[in-house]
Amino acid sequence: MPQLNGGGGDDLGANDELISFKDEGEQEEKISENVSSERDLDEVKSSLVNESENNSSSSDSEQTDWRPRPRPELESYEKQREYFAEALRRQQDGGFFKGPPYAGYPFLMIPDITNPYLSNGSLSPSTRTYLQMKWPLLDVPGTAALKDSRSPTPGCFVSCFSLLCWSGVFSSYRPIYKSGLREIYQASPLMNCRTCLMLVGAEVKLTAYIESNKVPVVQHPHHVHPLTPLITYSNEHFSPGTPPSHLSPEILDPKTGIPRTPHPSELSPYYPLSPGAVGQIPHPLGWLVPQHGQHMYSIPPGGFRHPYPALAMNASMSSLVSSRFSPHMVPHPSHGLHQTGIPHPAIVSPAIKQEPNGDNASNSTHGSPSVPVKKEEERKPHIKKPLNAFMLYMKEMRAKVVAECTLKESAAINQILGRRWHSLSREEQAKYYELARKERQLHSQLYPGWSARDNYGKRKKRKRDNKPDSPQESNFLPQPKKQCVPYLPSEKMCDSPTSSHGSMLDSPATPSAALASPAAPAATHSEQAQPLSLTTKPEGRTHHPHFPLPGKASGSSSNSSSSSSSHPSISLHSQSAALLSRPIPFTTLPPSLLSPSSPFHQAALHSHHALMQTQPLSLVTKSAE
DNA sequence: GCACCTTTGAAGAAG
DNA sequence: CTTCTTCAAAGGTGC
Repeated sequence: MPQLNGGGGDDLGANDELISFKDEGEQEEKISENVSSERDLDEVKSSLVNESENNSSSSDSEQTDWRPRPRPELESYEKQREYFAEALRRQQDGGFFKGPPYAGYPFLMIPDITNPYLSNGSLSPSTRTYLQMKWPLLDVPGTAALKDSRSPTPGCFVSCFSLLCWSGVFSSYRPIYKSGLREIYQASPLMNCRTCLMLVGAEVKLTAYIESNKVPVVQHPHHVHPLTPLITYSNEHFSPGTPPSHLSPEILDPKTGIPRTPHPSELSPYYPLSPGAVGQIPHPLGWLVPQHGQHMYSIPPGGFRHPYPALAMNASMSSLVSSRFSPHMVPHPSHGLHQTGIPHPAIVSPAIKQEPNGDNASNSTHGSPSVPVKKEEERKPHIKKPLNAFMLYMKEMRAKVVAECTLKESAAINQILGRRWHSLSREEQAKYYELARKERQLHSQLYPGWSARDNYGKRKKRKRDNKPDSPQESNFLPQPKKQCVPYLPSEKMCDSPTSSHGSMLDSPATPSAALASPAAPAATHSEQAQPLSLTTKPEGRTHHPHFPLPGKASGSSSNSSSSSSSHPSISLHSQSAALLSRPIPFTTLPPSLLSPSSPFHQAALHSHHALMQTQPLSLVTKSAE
């Protein structure tokens, strides 16, 4: 199951980035160790500094420009920017720097210079996005950028330092720049010259400016500090509750390419949050982010996999899976959080659920205390059950089925989905079982004390009023709880759009079809796919091959539990009941049993044939009763 | 507005 | 241990 384990592409840091890291580190070491290089560096520095100083006689005066003046900071910013731009232009050697003079932010203040970087030294995606957006000139290392000439070279440090000089930095800060540059290179060699330059320069400049002016915040003409967009992301000012769109994971507008705020549905498609709670989620995966920098869930060394969105691993979830952690996306204390402090999409506050539009609902905790009962309910958020494999599959495939079919009724769609589910190959099903298993694990980790029983009675009233008529009415005839009648019409309704292109939809998994399925031969697959569940399953038992049994679940013989549950009055053997109740039972049989030589296969085949013949009779409808 | 329908699977209770 | 019940998602339908 490459998608699940694979993680190759989901690494927190791209491999190429790591490679660059190593190379740059070595290069930098070489530079520091090479005396000649050092001498060259000094030469370059001196020449550039001189040039800088000569070139801009305002250097010294500019130094005084740092002092408060009516609007000195703006002018200073402009000058600094011009220096940066000019230096960059020269540095770019043409070609790369084609844009207009840089008009970005004079300062680039990153709260923690190591913060934007992941443990492996690579720049966090969000920071990447952020830098690219806020500082267009920054060549925030992308995968491609690392491979081109813009990547730091042995002379990069020199170039950076030169740039620093060019940028109008005062000589008094050169040591700081130099050391800072080295630090940055060591900490995050992925950054190229300009990135280092900006970071170091901005840091030093800002520090100097603040220190010299004793004015931590400069009022922008529009009452917005020029650094506001940057300060916003400082540790102090960053408000996790209202994450800037560009700090959100790399969800870019496909049209503009500008990072955008992810839609709630993108945040967590499987445990959708109520609208009121969306804003609390700092990251699509944010609720997974542990509080103290420790991953709540075991994140494979190669990367992170989101167990919930992971459902759509094969299709729609790739984007979500590709979303990566960002140091910015730290959990935050919020009233909507689970006791674990981790916002989980599975938590649905009753109030929110009932009043999706009422933002006051979520705020009622500090609102009028007139309803203590509701308050109490709010305190106990409704934790939904983890989705099982089929549910996961349904969520993913529903849209496709709906698109293919003219049907809109969910009941009919679900029938089709159920049929498709059975027609899935073992690998495909195993994938969902694995996801479901992980989801349960995750759920159990998130809510250790939660029990499925907790949700009992949450729903108004279970439809199943257990008809007063006794089972004897149906005599021996199985009385399926779920009527199969709509099943066939639904199929037919959906046949037209799908049969044209041979969709599985209209290819019921007849015994022959199922047996001929390429997935069938994978005799040991289910075992591999469900290691946990199958370890307790005796080989020869007549279970559903794909139905993993919960660790503690007995379930051994009631593999077709759902079937049996659907047929309370059926006293047949569970397997037989399954065969009788399920239109497509064979794909659910273990390969061993599917073997033509298997006695069970014969029996099952026989039963299925009987089912095929008697199915119309067995389709006990409600009306028939 | 709410329950129902419909699917499969998991979990828990009950026998 | 087996059987049964409930819930999870989803959205049209019917009352």
